[in-house]
Amino acid sequence: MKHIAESTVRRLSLYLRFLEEFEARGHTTISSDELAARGGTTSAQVRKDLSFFGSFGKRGLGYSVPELTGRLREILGLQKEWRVIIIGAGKIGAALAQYEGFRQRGFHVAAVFDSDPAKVGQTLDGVVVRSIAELERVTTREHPDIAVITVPAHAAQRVADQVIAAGVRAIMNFAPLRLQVPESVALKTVNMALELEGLSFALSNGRDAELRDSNS
Amino acid sequence: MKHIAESTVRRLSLYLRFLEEFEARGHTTISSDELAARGGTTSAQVRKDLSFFGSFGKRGLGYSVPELTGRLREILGLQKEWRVIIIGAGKIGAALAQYEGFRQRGFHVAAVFDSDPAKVGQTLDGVVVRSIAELERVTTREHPDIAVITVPAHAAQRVADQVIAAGVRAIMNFAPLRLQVPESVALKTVNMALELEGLSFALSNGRDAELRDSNS
DNA sequence: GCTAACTTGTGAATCAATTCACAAGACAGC
DNA sequence: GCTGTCTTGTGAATTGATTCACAAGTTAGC
Repeated sequence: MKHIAESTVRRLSLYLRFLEEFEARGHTTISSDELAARGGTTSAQVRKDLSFFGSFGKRGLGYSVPELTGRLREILGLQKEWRVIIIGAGKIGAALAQYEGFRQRGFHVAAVFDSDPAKVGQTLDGVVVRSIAELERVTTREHPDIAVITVPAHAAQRVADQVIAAGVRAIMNFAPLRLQVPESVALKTVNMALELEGLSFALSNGRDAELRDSNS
Repeated sequence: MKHIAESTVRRLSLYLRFLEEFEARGHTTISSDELAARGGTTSAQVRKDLSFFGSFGKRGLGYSVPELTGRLREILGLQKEWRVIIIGAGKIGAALAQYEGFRQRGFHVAAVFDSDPAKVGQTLDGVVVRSIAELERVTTREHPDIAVITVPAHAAQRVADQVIAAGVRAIMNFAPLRLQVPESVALKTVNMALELEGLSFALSNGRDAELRDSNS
């Protein structure tokens, strides 16, 4: 397969969300034009994005909503339920552990870890917080797919190394630093301060800054 | 000014963070090469990014760390303290209200609002949660710069309309939908589910997916 | 079956971002 | 002051992403 741009993958996720809306409303087919209008893009963009993975539409008619929904779930790997562990039960970790959006989309929070003895044993939305000392044992035994790292920056690299050693191949990092990971590990870093500074720049530089918001 | 790409602004934020590290370590000058190595990019990229805003270096020598730090703060609009309001004191709103990273970077959380009477009156890190009924009055009186929206999706557009009517010109949106805002309002949407689905795609599609993580 | 109205899928063209490559300036050593 | 070594700033070239534009299917109406 050709290399797929990250922007394309983001849009596929959006298309899937829109398709689910259309499906709920009982629509059975949809055109690239309708999908584009809903997502703030162009019909050519929609068709190009999909064309990387095959041709799913019928000329003159559009796309079958249930079929395209299924195809997108396949492409995005959302058919299986991914096991997620969260390391760091601070404010952000706790918020994520209870975030409904994850569950809805097939991401199951299998375990939460923290180094603070006061937090260990507490329950977050049905999941007990375990000691960080158990991280290696639990990870090796239950082979989670994705690790969400919400520990302070100084501890993040050590945690990343541990989960990678235990076989985790995808990391979502909330610590404000550049984690070093092997090429075979997928990494996404979310940095709130960076987003806010983008807004600060836009406010300071007026319409020259004009930021494109492609995440919704 | 020419239009500045969002990716450029993100990198400027990163450069600033790195410069602060170098400054703390007592370095007085730095080359585009060193900055690039720290940020996982190339020296040409660093110089090009800076060149949009002026020429701040000395040939043969590099950049003065304190000077470039100051220039970047100016460019990013971080000289003044921005007033931030958070609407929605749920898990994510509460986590953000207490996030140290914001304060450190000059973003002051001036008020938090929620519609749940049980939450109103509670204190989050020194800020009292107010009733959503007060949103318009407080916003009009204290003219905050940035509104962070962490309410459920069905309420987000209404909240956005309210804060825009009251003069807010930048919104950071955590609700999973595309807010409609006038061109003059800067908007950034953060969608956790979208990030996780990016990881899901990478896991399912192996190294073809190879995602570039430019946020750290 | 024929026509008209749609809509896809995709090469070609355009637009945008990154990287290359080098002239020009700055300093250190002598 | 001259030479050698660095490093910037920036047009030119390249690479990558988006948009255009149209041939090729598909359906509905008659």
